[in-house]
Amino acid sequence: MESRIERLCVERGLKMTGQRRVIARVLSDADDHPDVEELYRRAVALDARISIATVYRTVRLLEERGILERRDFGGGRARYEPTEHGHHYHLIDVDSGRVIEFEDRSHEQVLAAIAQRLGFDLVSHRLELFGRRIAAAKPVGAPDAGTDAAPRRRKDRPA
Amino acid sequence: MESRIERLCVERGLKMTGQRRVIARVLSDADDHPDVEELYRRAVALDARISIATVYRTVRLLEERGILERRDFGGGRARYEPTEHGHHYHLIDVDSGRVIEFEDRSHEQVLAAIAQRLGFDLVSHRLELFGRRIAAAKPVGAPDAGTDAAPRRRKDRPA
DNA sequence: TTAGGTGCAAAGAGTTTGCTCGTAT
DNA sequence: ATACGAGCAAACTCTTTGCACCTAA
Repeated sequence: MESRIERLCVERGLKMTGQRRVIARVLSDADDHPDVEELYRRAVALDARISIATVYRTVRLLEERGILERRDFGGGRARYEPTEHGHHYHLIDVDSGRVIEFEDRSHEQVLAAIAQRLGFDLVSHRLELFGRRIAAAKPVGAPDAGTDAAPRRRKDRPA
Repeated sequence: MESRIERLCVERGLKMTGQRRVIARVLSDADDHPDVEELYRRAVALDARISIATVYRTVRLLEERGILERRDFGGGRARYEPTEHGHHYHLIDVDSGRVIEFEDRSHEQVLAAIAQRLGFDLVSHRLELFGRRIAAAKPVGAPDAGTDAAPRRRKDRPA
């Protein structure tokens, strides 16, 4: 059946190849923030006839078409998520790399005001929290959000 | 004369080579957020016997020693600034790459509270504004902050 | 039919590293 | 004297691209 992302692609008149359909499905099913390698791994599991170059080309295309958003949480690899399932921010678990999303409407205006004061129109902004899970307390409203793990490699240094 | 950064190096027992002295001077004199290539360019101008590998090794060392802080403003290149001339945030001019610093004490507690609510202790955070200069108004309190220009290259895409 | 997508391998950009030689302490 | 730093080039990681071939519309 047609995935959500595939539908968006069709709406925007993109040619739907087998590879794109698979990548669209993977993206639609993801509830985390996979990087290209991870997307590639999941896509290949569904259909081996996909190269990583195609994944790179596809995420770039979808980003240009406003279907995907690229994130940079440090560590050198770009990560992707579907556009706009609500404006939200990210809290990155520094121990596991897991990403928790949260909302905070109040920030927007405050930041725009700050920019204004400095003589700028706010075009966009980046707000990320890095935190460590509190041992005792069970988090509320943040059900374990998928397998976002970013297996720290040698080169990795905190952003 | 001994630069501020050099003094910090000596205090921490680092062996002071000619190259390190030059790099320390460049860093002490910088009031912007240079990337490694820019540091290299400035260092070579003072003393040609410096290789870019040494600049990389030195900034990494100084970062580990807490003397420098690495910044990632998107665009793939890490940028550096001396640690703690006060807690501050950055506003990046999307047209020129120029970086304006600003303070905002009020954020800290708000963000810590948000993390707490999600079950996390706030370890660190990242807040960056991307803006476009307002044509009419002259900015207040942000005297043209150095030559921070990041000459956008082909590969660059907004963070 | 044909504009555009794909795979592969090579190229790039930024950064790190092995090795040999040099030097601060 | 010697432990540590420097220069150079090669290696690495992530991402893009040239080219010959393939396929959706």
